[in-house]
Amino acid sequence: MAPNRTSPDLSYLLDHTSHVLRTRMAAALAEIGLTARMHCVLVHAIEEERTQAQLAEIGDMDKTTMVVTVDALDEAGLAERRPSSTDRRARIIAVTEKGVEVARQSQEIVDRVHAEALGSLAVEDRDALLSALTALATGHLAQPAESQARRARQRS
Amino acid sequence: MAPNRTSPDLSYLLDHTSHVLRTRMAAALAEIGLTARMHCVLVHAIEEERTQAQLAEIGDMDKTTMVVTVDALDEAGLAERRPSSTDRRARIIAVTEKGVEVARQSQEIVDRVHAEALGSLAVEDRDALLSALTALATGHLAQPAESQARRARQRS
DNA sequence: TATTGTTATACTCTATAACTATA
DNA sequence: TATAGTTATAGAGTATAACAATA
Repeated sequence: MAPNRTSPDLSYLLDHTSHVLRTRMAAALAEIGLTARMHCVLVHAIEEERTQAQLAEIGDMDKTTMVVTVDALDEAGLAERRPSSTDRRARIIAVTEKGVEVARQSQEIVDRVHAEALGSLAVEDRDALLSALTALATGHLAQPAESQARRARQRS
Repeated sequence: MAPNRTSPDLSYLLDHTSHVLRTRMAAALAEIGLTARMHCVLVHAIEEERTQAQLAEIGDMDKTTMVVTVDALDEAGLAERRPSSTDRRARIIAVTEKGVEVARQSQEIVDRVHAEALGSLAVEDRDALLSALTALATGHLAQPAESQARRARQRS
């Protein structure tokens, strides 16, 4: 939505900046053949042994979205599915050596894109932005509220 | 994407806060039967005589998306298509009396949702957030860069 | 009975293409 | 030749439903 003038248009500012940053990030990660989701799964799968369900929870993805993300990582030779030793239903996502190297590169890319954006701000604006956004994300805007969409889904 | 710890995760903060705010806004506007797009079109159509194409430009919508938005406003009795007096191809979007009243309400809702979010912040955080976001939105994050998506679309 | 992961499918949103009528 | 608006359609992205294996 375009800015309106009756109040500082927080919606426009957040939508626009997040959209542009996401587009930038997607383009930057695409240069090494990754999507943001693949990067996210790689990073968290490296941290410790995690199942698809756990990684889906962390990345706020549907389990079916997770399947295609892991498929992509597998086809690219960056990760593999291994049976869990404790639950024969579950698959541990094991990152390959190549996957670890690619994750290192992708994390550099992510950090660079963030740094470029934040670097365009005055130092004091930078800290203020991050602290204010963190306050919102952990406070008043932590949860999508009782969304119409979610209710509609539950109804059907 | 979930937060990662190697840098302040600007992507996560912007994506999360904008998504939650958009969901809140959609739910709040839905109570009077509007979408964010309908609100946007109403407000800018009231300001002055504008054609569908001009309103699409302002709201950053495709002209085909504009058609369904105007259809919805028309069916709700909030706006009408009128032939332009200067260009017989173009349609002026004329807001009805009821549309003006609904736009007043929807603007109140928009302002309230924004005020609730900003009101949860310390006063100094509030101003800093808006000024930093404005700086990003008009500066480094003004444009989606040369996006892969756009190029892909042009290719096909 | 519930859960993990998979497949197939449906749905939503939006863009593309093709068209009419004007310019 | 280009543009405004419309229609129909296709595409991306994601969620839902149903299933098999296991808990």
